[in-house]
Amino acid sequence: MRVSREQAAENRRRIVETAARMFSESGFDGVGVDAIMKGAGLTHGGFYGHFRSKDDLAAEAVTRALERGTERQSRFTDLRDLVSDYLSERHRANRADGCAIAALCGEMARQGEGMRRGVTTHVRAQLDRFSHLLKGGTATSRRKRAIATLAGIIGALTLARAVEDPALSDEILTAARDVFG
Amino acid sequence: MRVSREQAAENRRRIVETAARMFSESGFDGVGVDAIMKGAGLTHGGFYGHFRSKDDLAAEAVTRALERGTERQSRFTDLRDLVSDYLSERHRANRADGCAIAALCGEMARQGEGMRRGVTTHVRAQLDRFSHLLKGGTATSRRKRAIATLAGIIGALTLARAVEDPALSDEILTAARDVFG
DNA sequence: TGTACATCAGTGAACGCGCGTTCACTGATGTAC
DNA sequence: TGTACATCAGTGAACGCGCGTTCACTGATGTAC
Repeated sequence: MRVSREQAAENRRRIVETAARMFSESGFDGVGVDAIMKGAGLTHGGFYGHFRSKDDLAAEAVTRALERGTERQSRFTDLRDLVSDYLSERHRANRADGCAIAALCGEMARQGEGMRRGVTTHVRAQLDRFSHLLKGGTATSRRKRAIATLAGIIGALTLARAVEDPALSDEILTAARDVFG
Repeated sequence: MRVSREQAAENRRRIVETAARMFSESGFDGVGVDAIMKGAGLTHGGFYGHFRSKDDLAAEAVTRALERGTERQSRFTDLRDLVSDYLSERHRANRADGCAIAALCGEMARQGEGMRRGVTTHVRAQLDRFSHLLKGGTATSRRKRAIATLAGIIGALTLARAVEDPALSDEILTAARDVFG
């Protein structure tokens, strides 16, 4: 049963959005086309009317997830607030809506050129933003601290999620907020 | 054709070692039982004489990979040297023999309790070691800096691997060596 | 504006390949005498 | 120490399930008159 052009475009958008959340939550190999389409309220057969392949969607979904991350962080005018938010318990618990780099870091390094280029652009933008928000020192020193801060918060979130003991996980978040915020 | 007990034990060890390298390189879903056994110089049919399942092997392989990481780092008596080695171009290029946390971070958070407990133990040991190697300040401050350093180097290596532009990747390694070393 | 036809978004069954797992078999090792 | 038999590590074919992908079909939308 055919739907209107606007409805079809809206469906496509919802598939990308759903995929971004599900891939972030479970990894690229952890979700099937079937589950994504069901999550978007459709049946799997229609998938290939929108995308050439699952990889094709993955690239688009990661782009979307990174965009959303940029939007979220652009709300902050103080780096301390941004870091506090990034290293919050809410973010640790919420992979689906959280930072795509932290959620998919390992797998992205193994993906195609297209996806890695998207990540590169996003990292550059983040570093520029961080440098801009940092105070004091030369431009070179701010750039260096921006890199250390980005690496630090991504690593801390990753560790806090990987570790099994809640007390240790909390300690990691708190310490990193303190040092990098 | 039966082999001697020592040979069988040696084969088992080689399977675990091979799996540790291949999983680190390509992720858990990126290598099959078939490829691991071939990598160990055997045929896939014999696998289930050594392990109950692929997951079973994965848990053991990660344990082994983490152990190897501990061994490697225990050579250093200076934290600066350890950080330089961790953030070297060699380590960036060599996922297979490198830090299993950085290689498998994302996927480990989704694995079973057993594997996550292994990671927790390893992280604790690393933090103790880092605190021990750090100079100055109170024990509390050293502990906090140890956490920031571990998070920072894991995040920096992850970023350096994810990014596509070699110049940016180098810059990340250099900056992080400078800040965390 | 209303009618008739063409288009095409979405459906659900089916295909085929890869991969984890099983199994009957082989032949060298280990053991009992 | 040598011989006969039992054991069992490893082999390779086969199974079966999941998942990416395809396809014939449906019926509502879009369009031509």
